[in-house]
Amino acid sequence: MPKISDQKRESRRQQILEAALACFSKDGFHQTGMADIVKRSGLSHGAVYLYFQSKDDLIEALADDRHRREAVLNSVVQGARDPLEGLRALVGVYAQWLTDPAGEARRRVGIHGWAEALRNRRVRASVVEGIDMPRAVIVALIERAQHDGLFKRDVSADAIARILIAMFQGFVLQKSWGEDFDIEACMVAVDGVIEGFRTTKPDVRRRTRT
Amino acid sequence: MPKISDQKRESRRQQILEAALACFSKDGFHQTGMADIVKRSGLSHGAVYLYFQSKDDLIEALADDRHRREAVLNSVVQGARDPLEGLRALVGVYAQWLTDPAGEARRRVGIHGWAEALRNRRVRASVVEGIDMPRAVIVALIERAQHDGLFKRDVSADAIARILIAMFQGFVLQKSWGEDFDIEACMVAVDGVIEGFRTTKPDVRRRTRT
Amino acid sequence: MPKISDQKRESRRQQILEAALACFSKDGFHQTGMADIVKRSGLSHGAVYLYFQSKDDLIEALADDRHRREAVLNSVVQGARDPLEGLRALVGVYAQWLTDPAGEARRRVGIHGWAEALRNRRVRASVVEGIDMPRAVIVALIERAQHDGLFKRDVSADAIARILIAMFQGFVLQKSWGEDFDIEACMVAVDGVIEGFRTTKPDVRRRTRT
Amino acid sequence: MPKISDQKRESRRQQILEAALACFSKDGFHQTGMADIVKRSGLSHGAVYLYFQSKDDLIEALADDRHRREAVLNSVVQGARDPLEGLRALVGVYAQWLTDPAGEARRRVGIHGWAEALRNRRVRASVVEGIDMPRAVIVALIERAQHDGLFKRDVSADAIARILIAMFQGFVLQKSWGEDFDIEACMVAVDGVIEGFRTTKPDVRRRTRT
DNA sequence: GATGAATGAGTATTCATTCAT
DNA sequence: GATGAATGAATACTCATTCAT
Repeated sequence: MPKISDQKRESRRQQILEAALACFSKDGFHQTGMADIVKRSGLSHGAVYLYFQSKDDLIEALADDRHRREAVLNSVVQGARDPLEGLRALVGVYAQWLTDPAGEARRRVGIHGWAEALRNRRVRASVVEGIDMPRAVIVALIERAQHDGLFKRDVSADAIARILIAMFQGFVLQKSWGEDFDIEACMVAVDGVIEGFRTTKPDVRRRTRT
Repeated sequence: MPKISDQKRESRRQQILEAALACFSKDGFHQTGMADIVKRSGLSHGAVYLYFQSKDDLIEALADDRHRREAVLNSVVQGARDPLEGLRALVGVYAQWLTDPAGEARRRVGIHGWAEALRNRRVRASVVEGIDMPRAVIVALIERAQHDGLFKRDVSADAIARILIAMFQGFVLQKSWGEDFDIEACMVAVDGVIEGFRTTKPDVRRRTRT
Repeated sequence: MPKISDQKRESRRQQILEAALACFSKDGFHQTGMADIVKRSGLSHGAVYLYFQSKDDLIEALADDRHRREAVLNSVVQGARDPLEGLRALVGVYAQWLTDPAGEARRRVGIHGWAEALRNRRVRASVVEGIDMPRAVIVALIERAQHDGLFKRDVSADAIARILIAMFQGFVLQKSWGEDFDIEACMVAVDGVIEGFRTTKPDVRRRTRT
Repeated sequence: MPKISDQKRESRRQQILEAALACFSKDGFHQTGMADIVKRSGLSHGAVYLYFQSKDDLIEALADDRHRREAVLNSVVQGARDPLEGLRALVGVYAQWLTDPAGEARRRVGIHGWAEALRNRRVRASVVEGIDMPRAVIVALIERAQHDGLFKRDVSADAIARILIAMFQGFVLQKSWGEDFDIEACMVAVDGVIEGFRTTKPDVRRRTRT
């Protein structure tokens, strides 16, 4: 029976998504024609529409894809022993995601998605969720850190979370445009920021715990 | 033929730019038709093309407009007595720009511009300059602060500048999508970040304060 | 390979024709997709093409089907004792066909077929034959009636036949569109029409016979 | 000012409608491409869409056009002295319309419209109105004739009206398909039909009643 | 200067048909 | 025999831009 196997089907789907990703990354959603995607995918017009209902569906599928991948990144905190370690792990993972050359197309499409989110409800929902997820994780970490006396209590955990996220968003932008964006240096600065939110007397606290 | 006065001419230009801003803010560059802009401007197709060569020209003009307005914001540092005061003034000005309800359209168009900058050289140049300008200002301030012993020296001034800019970029995004983005709290956190980069030696600080 | 039995084969064919009839009745030939027919038939695309070479083939098969069914209607005259009785039987049979709720789809498809006959030779041939057949029957009846002095001789038998057929065609149209088409009353009027073509003076007829 | 004159505008509109009529007459609504109409009209795609919102709009405009023309036909009854004269005038006018070689395209499109009326509400409304109008006219004439003792009273005026209309609908069909449709003869038969509905001799009637 | 009618290449999407399995 | 995934030409419609008036 010519009913294609689920594996084959999924593979075709990915083939199309990859083609779309490449095209969208290059030209943006609205300057990319379906013909571009079709050509790049190596399939036919009809085949693409067999897997995705419309161009918008394709855009939304990529948004969801991104969302799903980011969810994985956030899970890195699970293995952390203490809040600070978790925070650093999270920052590290995102830093790596930011640096990965293979992720460039995804980052660029992400930016187009940020713009698209202003118009497209579905995309916005996906993007906002993609922020709320790490935000919740960070807030939990910081609140625990504040409770443990590791972090200053005069700044809201939510604001810190938003700031950290904002920084990475800005990094994505600057890196995607710029030729000379020094991530290493910026990550040092990010560590500095986190450090800045810590309580200043380490010795006192350590003692407290012991 | 009655050659139009320069004043009238400039007024017409603004009229079109405002119409374009409103349309682009609502639908993005590529989902906005020239017909929308023409209708909103109250002029005719021909008239619009009398002032702008093409739709792209219009997009680029808005990018330049944005760039010009931001240049003004940066100049606030000029009046500052010391680096820290300058930095705070700058942050304050950008915070205000971020909060101004009248600027919402401009912020939204700005985001579309960030995406467009990935494709369009001219737009990218304008956007990058719009970052390099405040970056240079911030770097100058911080280097002076570091030299004066007010700021830690273990983080590069450029990285700090980029971080501050990135934060504001992220804020623009989060605010433009979000319904419950608490700017006040975030600005407190930003102050915290700046504070974190200052030198911690009590004696030094005490002296400065006194 | 298990060659399907002729019975099964014919049953499948009918299954497809019924699905096509339902779809065409609802949406017309050109607004109905093969996918609609496939779905409604419960078979697969391939299976449908195993029984019919193309969509046009399907349309033509339905036209022929209609033609065959109408041929049966016309045979009702065979059992008639005299021309007038035959004519009334024919009118009665067509009236019943017109009224039958189960035949609505067929009547609607018939109308689409009338339009299609303007373009499609095969369909036109089938439709025209579907007219010529009852026409020949009616002409025969009327000529006999005229010869027997039962019908006026000043109107050509062929014209009367065409008129009667035309009336039923119009009825199909009006009934298929209309909400308040009173067939009973119209059939009374049809009887009146036939009555109007009969010779009125009994003595005249007697003379003819003698 | 390049705002086109109403006359020019109407002329363009007609130009397109004529092209559409010719194309639809040849191939039917759904087998005619906009490209065909565009080419035949001698205008551009954009121009056609400047005058008609969509292909459906074009179809509906033609339906309305037909409706309007038929309304004119019906008005011949106005000048009639007595009901019978009116009826004959009406039949004559429709017979002429049926015969006119220049009207062939319109008749063919009319048939396509009858099929389309099964699906398209707007078209159906136009078609039904196109029937109800002459029907009302005929009913009025016949009721007056019946009241004046010129027509038999045993058949409903509405049924007679429907029969007459049905006959012409059938004629349009038969003529549009057929090569040897003798209209002259049929019109004689139509006269016969009308004659059949007349009271034969005033005295006879009285007797019948008694 | 100003208008808006006209252009026509470009767009996303559909669908009758085929054929590898 | 039967399946349904795949094809790709065809479709209706749009829109940035021009230019006769």
